This record gives sequence, structure tokens and C-alpha cells, in this order.
Amino acid sequence: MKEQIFVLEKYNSFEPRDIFECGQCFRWNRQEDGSYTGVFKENVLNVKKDNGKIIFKGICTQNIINTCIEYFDLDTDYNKIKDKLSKIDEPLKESIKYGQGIRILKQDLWETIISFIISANNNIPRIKGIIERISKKYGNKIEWNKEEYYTFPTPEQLSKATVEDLRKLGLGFRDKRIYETTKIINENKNFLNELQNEKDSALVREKLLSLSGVGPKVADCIMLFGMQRYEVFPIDVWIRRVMNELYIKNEDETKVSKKEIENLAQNKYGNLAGLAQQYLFFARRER
DNA sequence: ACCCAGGGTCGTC
DNA sequence: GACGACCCTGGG
Repeated sequence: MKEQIFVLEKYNSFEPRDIFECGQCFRWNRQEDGSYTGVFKENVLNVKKDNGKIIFKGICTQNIINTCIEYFDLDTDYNKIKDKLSKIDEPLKESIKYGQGIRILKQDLWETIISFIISANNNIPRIKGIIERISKKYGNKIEWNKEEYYTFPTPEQLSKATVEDLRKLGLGFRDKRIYETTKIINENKNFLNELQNEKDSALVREKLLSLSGVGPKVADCIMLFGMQRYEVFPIDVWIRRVMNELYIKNEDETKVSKKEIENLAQNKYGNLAGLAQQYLFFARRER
């Protein structure tokens, strides 16, 4: 396939570092020149900010412009979102300054499900390593610029892996969870479509929770990063820390109930809670 | 060498 | 509802 290039000159809110390192994705890697290269669907792309322009370059199965508009959600006005959130309170305003270039990617639902099951009680370098090894073993190879890249395997492809195979790739106790969830989704071809088409977020959540390895936190991440449900507020150790530091001020953050954080987020941030979560999370974790 | 934490979930009580 | 176990890895 032929390389394509797309130069984006007019945009609001686009900072590669913020987008790729705010914790929403695991397959984008920083290059020596500060650009990022990643794989999504059957595409390999390099994204570079140069003189205020964003340069997208790589191998796409379809038109690179449409591919980027879709994946980077370029039609959404983040200035409007940030203005709205900044007015809520000072701490959030400060966090947004730190990650002002964040955009929530429209990631593949299936890949997001598997990736966040892997993320449970795990650290980011290891999560990235596991996903890379899974892709290399079960995905398709794409060559570009004399480098080899691998697509994330489809449910069919990943269903070839046994529990033992997965354990060998370093999944640890998550091996069984990935195996079982892959089996369910592979054998029920409508599972993902039905999930996508379900309007009621509560039902979506319920369905996700039925999958092995998907608890409340992972379900929220899947809905936020794989389904554009910006009202959910994933609560992890970092967000618990921030919310306690900023608002609750309990001397022992582990004693703060999830319910209290949930209510606080819902009342303060409403249907943009997920976006607020990203700004807070990123600003706190990078500190 | 040892301990601990890491974008939690699951099984058990 | 609370509590411990759980693969594995990098950092103190």
C-alpha cells in the first residue's frame, strides 16, 4: 500500500504528547524527533507537530484525511468543551492548562475491551508490552519505512490463543479473562454491534460487566475510550487521589468511598465527567 | 535481596 | 459489602 500524507493547519486543541500520553491508548510510541507512531485498525500512522502544523503520514486502508478526522475526532470543538469545563472550578481549570491538547480518540471497541482488561492491576510499560506481543503473534504484519508493524488481532485471530499461549505472552492471571472474553465475543458475532447500538448507558455497562475481567473501572474506560460515552467517570487509584486532594480531603484516601467520588463527579462535571477525568488524571499523574 | 505499587477483578466470607 | 489473592515488572 502507498504512503499518504495529510497536513492539518487549522485546528483547536491538538498536542501529540497530550493525546498519546494521557493514558487512553497503549499503541502509540514516541519517536526520537518527538513525533508519535501508532497502529489502529489496519493503519500505521506517524503524527508530528511541526511549525504549528500537524502532519499525519503513513499507510491507510482508506483516505488518510477521512481516517484522521474520524479517529482523532477532528469535528469536535475542544475549545468549547474546555471553556465549559474551565468555568466549573479552579483546580479543573489548572489541570486543563496542563493537558490542553488532549483529544479523546475514537478507538476500536474490541481492542479497547481487551486492552483495558489487561490494564487491571498493571503498569503502563507492561501493558504496552503485552499488547505489542499479542499483536505481533496474532495480528497482521504491515511494513512501512522498513519497519514492521502489527495490527491488533481480530476476535477470530485472538481466539486461536489458548490460556497457556496467553500466559506465555506475559499476561499473568489475566490469561483466563482474555481467553473467556475473546471466546464470548468471537462466538457471538452480534455482541459488539448490539453494544454499539444500545442507547441506554446503564444497559451497556451491564453488558460489559458480564465479561470476564471487566469490573466497574474497566467498563467505564471501555465506554469512554471505545464508545464515546463522555458522561462516565472511571475511578482508579490516581483519580481517587486527585479527587481526595482537591475536594474531599480525607487523611486516608483509601477510605474514601467510590460512591462519594461518583456523586461528586456527576454533580460537578455532569455529562462531561469523562473528559474532566482525563484532564485531572493526566495532570496529576505527570506531576 | 527485599518490598512495593501498578489505570482492578474475582472468589469467598 | 469488606478482604485477600493474584502474574509479573520496574523502581526504591
